[in-house]
Order: sequence, then C-alpha cells, then structure tokens
Amino acid sequence: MRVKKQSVYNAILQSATAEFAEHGYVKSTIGRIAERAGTSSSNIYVYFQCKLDIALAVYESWFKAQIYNLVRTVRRQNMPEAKVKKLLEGLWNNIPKHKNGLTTTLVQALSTATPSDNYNPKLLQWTEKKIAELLSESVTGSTGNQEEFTSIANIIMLAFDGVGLRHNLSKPVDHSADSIQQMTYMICAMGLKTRN
Amino acid sequence: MRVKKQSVYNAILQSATAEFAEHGYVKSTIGRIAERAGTSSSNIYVYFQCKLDIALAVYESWFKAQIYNLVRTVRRQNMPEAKVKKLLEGLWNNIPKHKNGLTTTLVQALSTATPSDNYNPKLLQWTEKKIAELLSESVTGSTGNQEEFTSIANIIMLAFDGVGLRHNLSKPVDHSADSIQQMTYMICAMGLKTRN
DNA sequence: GCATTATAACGAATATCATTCGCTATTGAC
DNA sequence: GTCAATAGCGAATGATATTCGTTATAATGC
Repeated sequence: MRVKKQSVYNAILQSATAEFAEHGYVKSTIGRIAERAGTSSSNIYVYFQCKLDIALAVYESWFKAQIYNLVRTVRRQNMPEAKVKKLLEGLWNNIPKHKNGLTTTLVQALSTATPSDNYNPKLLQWTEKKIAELLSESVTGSTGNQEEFTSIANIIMLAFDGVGLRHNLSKPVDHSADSIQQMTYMICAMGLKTRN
Repeated sequence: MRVKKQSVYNAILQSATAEFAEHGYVKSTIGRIAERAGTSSSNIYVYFQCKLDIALAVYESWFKAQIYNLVRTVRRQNMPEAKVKKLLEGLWNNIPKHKNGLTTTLVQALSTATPSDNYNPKLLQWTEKKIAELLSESVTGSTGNQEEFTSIANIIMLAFDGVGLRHNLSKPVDHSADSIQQMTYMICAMGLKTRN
C-alpha cells in the first residue's frame, strides 16, 4: 500500500492559497496550482475531490484566522459602541476587502457550486454563532446569546457575502462607512432597550 | 447595409430568460440559448458582447418588475411595521428565492465577472435609491430620503445579494423569518427615535 | 528480507464551452 | 441597379476541469 503524504497535501494547499489570492476562484487553474505545488494536475484529485473542495479548505483556515483576529480586536475596545463598530469594520470592510483576501474566491466558488458538490455550511454556522456571542458580549456584557443577536449575526453575515460579491466589480460608490455607522447605531440602540 | 432585427434580439432575450431560470448562469450555454432562439451561437455575438451582457439584460427587466410589484405591495399596508416587514419579506425571501428566479443567475454572473467586462452598477444604484425612498415613506410618512435610510437600503441590498448567493447551495438552516422580524424591529425603532 | 497489493503519481485523453474567424447572403442607401 | 456594410452561420480555437490507463512505490503479512 501507498499512503498520501502530508507534505504533498500541504504543498497543494499552500500553492492554492497563493493562486486563489492572486486570481480568484474562476481564473485559477488546477494546472498552475499543481505546478507550484510540484505535482501534476491529476494527482491533485487524489487529495481533493474537486476544485471547490480546495477553495473551501483554503478559505477555512484563512477566514478562521481573520475571525480570531477580529475577536481580539473587538475585546480590546472598552465601550459597547466601539466594540460593535470594530466588529462591523472587520466584517464589512477589512476582511472582505483584504488585499490578498480570499473572500472573493469564496463567493465565486459558492456561487458556481452545484448541489452535487454538496457544500457543508459548517464554517458559516460556526461564524454566525461566534459573531452572535461576540455581539451579545459586546452589547450586554454577558454571553447570554439571545435570539436577537443570532438574527443580527445572520444579517451581518449575509451582508458580508454581499460585500465580498461586489468587491471584485469595479467598485461603485462605497457607502460602507455610513452603513457601518448606521448599523452600529441600530445594534446599540437595541442593546439599551434590552437592558430596560 | 443590413440591420439588426428586433425580432431576433427579442428571441435571444426570451430564450436566455428561460435558459438562465432553468440552469443558472454558469451552466447555461450559449449554444442552447441560440437553439431556442432559432439562431446560431456566433450570431448571438452580433447582438451581445458577451454572456454576461445577456444575463444583465435579462435580469434587469425581471428584477425591475419584481421591485415595482414590491412597491405596490408595501404601499398597500397601513402600519409602518407592516410596510417594513413586507419590504424585507420581498427582498430577503420572495425575490431572491423566487422559484423561476434569476437572482442566483445574477449572483453567479457578477461573481464571475472580470473588470474587463466593465459592469455598470446602474441597476444597483437605482434599486438602493428606490428602497431608501420606500423605507423613508413607510417609516416617517414623507419621502425626505434621509441619510439613514440610504444606509439601511444599502445594508438590505448587500444582504439581498447574500441571500441570493446562499440560496443555490443546499439550504442550511434558514433564519430568514427571524432575521426579517429583527430587522423590521430595528428599522421601526429608528423611525420612532427620528420622530422625537 | 521478500512477495503482495492497494494506491500515489503522472501523462495523455476527454468533454465542454465561450468566443473568434472566414465566408456568404442580404438589404439599406445612393 | 449597384455598392458596401454587416447579419448570419458553420467551422475553428483555446482554455481547462476532470477522467483514464499505466507505472512505480511502499505498507503489510509472511
């Protein structure tokens, strides 16, 4: 028997990360990923089922790092409003518009996915839960994870996808600063009401 | 000289509408669109620059009809809260999840677009303006189109894109009812504050 | 050690389209 | 009528994800 080498797997992931960051999902080619990884196109299919799976694997590790980073930044703030604002700046600006970012890649990958790729929304659910907790903790001081924050986290992540989607188009007027401010205001207003 | 026939143009649009509604953007083929339209693949390029342009043309007329419909539905409501809720149900449920809907097509088309396709966000801007006015009118009773509603409209449309994106994946847990309720509440709360 | 065997690895197909090209046929303008 | 621009078309072209057939390798049992 022969066994898959971790080193080959890692090389593919690393190569794919560079390729996707540079070209996005659609214009990245398996051929170039293989070349940079020092293997062949066909051998990549020994390690991954399809191109989508590579993109998801690459995105997951990048995105989780971004989120952990964001959590730290938010916790460093003192006032609820500042916390919420940092959170939104991260999710509606910094992460989806990151210069070597992979959010555009993810959006492209997901939008071209077919049901037969049977995508698993694990990462999405993990993120929404994390964001809901962070919001709750930021606004009310406790991690009670109320219903409301679950919904708000959902809305924020839907809009995150939207930002990622629009970002690769020649940017239209970018209202993000205003939108972030407005959303911060609405979320904090809700927090006040909750306390009474 | 020979002149382009309106009838051929219309046939292409009509055929493309059916094709995109059935297969989405990526899996639709120019060949089938041509066939259903009774012309050849190559002749389609006499009428449209590229596949993206066909999708955008198809989407625009479908989407505008949906929006006009939504405006009517919202205006039919009496209470601000009911108006806002209908608005959100339209934009976060009915339109992006429409069974013969084209939103998935649009999302796919935009996410795979390259800068060289030089996409023009005219429709997007038109929609956000329309939504901002409708919100303002619904919540405050006047079309004053305050800054706040512009931002909220922007957020709603970003999330609209997100809903469209996620809809073609095997649907994860769908929080949309809760999210709509939560957003309705936040928008209306803001309206109250504005009045004082 | 050695034989066995599952499978990693790879180069060469395959299949699928969007888009382009070269040519022919049509039709509006003069 | 003649001319010339161009609609229309069938046959390339070019890209590229994925599959296939074969070979080489190494883990396992003896």
